[in-house]
Amino acid sequence: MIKSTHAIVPPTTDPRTSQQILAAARPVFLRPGTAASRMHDIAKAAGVNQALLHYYFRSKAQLADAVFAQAAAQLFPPVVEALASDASIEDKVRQVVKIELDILSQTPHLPAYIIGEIGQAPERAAQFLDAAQRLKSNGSLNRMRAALQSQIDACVTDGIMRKISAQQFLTNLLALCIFPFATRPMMQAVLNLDDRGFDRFLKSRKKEIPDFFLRALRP
Amino acid sequence: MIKSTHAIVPPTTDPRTSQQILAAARPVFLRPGTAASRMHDIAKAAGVNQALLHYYFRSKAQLADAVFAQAAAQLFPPVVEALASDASIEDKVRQVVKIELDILSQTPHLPAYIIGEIGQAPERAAQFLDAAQRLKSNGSLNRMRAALQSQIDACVTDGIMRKISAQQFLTNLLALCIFPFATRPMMQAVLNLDDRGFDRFLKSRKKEIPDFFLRALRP
DNA sequence: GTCTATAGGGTGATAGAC
DNA sequence: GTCTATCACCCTATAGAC
Repeated sequence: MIKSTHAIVPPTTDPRTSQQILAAARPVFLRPGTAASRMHDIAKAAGVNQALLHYYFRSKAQLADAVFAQAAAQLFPPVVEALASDASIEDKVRQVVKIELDILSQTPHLPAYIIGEIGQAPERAAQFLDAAQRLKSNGSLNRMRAALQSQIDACVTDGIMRKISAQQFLTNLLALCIFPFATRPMMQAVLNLDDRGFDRFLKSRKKEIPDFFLRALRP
Repeated sequence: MIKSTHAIVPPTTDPRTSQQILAAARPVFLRPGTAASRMHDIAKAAGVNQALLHYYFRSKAQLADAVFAQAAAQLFPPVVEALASDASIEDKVRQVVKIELDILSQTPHLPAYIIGEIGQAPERAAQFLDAAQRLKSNGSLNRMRAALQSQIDACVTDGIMRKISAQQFLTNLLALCIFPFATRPMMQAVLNLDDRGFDRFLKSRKKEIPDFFLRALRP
């Protein structure tokens, strides 16, 4: 029996073909979003027939789910892992920024895609949890957050940090990393930067975000 | 001759009907996005016939453009105006946060919609500029940014602020305000908050964001 | 200006040969 | 397992009566 990333449907499947389809579907779905994407284009990109898509993934919706799950799994688990380590707050911040900006540089359309899809179908947010929880078998997201809060509180007691909830901490950190990618065309227009200029701008944030964020944490 | 918010197409039109259609189209387009929305649903919501939609707006694409332009005009111009005033940096930050969070509380789906639409059609980013530029007849976005940079530089010289570019300043400020709304279902899952809990969380950011942001600006 | 009715085109999905 | 051919539906858009 073949175990694959998506729901097991057909009697016999070639896992390589399954991956080939999934890999081809990703960039097609990611640019215009699921609703505006066509099965025809995915089949063409995968170099197979449209009927084969339905043989491996029963419907467009299920194929879209598989793509989304894969995208979601890419964005967060590394961050959760970094935050769950026993490094100092400062090191964690620097690590998360580096990890997130590296991922996003390679797949810049990911945030807009995820936000767009979730906006249409909020149920999908649950898939994020699945992805985040799965990585570290026993390290739940809630436990990570609780540990982070304890670490923050200890720093507050030591007088080296202002009081802040782990929730605000996480939201602010992710916002600073992800927002410019999610809103690139918009911010590029607002800031009046061309493509190269915005690339430089994004690169400069590797230093800017930790500087900014860590300053905000001072007491 | 009747001047309306959208391109003038038909020989004779009733501006009230036009507005009625536009108002009905807004919530329909905003939830599932343009591609997944159906003209049928808009006609039903507007209480008119589907053919009338094409009489007033030639195509679905043009109706979608009108909705998007209206949404874009709502999000940014007030912020630009606040930033272009002669208030202190601190006051500007507090004003922008208040304005933005008030707008977003009333129309929480706006960011995800705009990000999703722009992700599909980056050309639309230009409509943002139109919306932002139009508000203050002669106050261009570039001029506002230049003035803000001067104001920041003066504070740096006075030793009351760290050095930061106006571009990083604007990006960070907007990110902190908009990101939690854009990613609500996702962040709600990550932070393990129910609807009421997340509403409280968002409300708490009215104080949290200025505190956080202004601390980060200290030298 | 607003309606009913329908054309025209495309999309997801299936049947069945190989 | 993978293909070709095709169905059945839905959606946008238009024609034409009133």
